[in-house]
Amino acid sequence: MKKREEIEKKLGLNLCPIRTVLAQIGDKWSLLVILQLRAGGQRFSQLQRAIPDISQRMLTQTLRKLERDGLVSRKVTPSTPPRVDYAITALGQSLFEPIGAMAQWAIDKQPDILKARDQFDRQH
Amino acid sequence: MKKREEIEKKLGLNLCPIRTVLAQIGDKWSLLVILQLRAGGQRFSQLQRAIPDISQRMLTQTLRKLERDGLVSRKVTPSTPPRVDYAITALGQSLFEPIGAMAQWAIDKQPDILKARDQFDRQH
DNA sequence: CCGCATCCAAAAGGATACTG
DNA sequence: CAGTATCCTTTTGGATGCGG
Repeated sequence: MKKREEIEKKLGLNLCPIRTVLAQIGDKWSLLVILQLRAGGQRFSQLQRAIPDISQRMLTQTLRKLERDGLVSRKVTPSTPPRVDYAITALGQSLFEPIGAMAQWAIDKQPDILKARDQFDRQH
Repeated sequence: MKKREEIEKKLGLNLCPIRTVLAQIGDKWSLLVILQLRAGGQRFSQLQRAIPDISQRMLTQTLRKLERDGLVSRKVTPSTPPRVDYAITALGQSLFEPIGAMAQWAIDKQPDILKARDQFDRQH
């Protein structure tokens, strides 16, 4: 919420790094982009094709944010037409392990979650 | 996004369990509630006091979602005034490990991220 | 005490048109 | 090709009042 973030900014510290981080990669697209870049550096248009239902606007925005956080690098080749290549940085690489654990959990527990959901929905 | 979710619903499968899961715990409050419940089962009002800047509406909503997914249990004691106790289920417990890894990463890498951000902001 | 319903503001995100 | 700018819709969440 606003208040907490404002407090943090004023204090210059982070009351909850977990929240801060999950807020970054937990948004709609960051994770997908990172996982896509895991396959190797790629151009803007390649990413767009690889993630069909992302809008150009959101792809740009997401890449900027990841670049800002130092997770992704951006290399511009000013030719005509221009060419921009994105890649995962070392810092970004370090995310793969914890993300992998989360992903594995998601895959493993999905049946349980879906079952729980079904049961809950039938009772309500 | 809408289209993907609709497709998934029709197909009855999940094209991206990672997204689905992170969408759940990556929202504004779920993680905080889970971590708070880690300290032991608690009443609604206790949770509200423990997480001061959550609104009643959001706490209720978050708890419902977690209950629906089978991560949290809800026990009503119909006294006057009523009493409702929430606790983490076994399934919820299993989240602690991957969450812990993410949290550790967040804590470890936060300095790097903040440095990258600073540098980026100065250049733009 | 718990939580639902309503209303409203803010933020996120999609569609489209335009630029170097 | 790789964006930026604008407009508009959807989603999120806070505030408040009511009910069991």
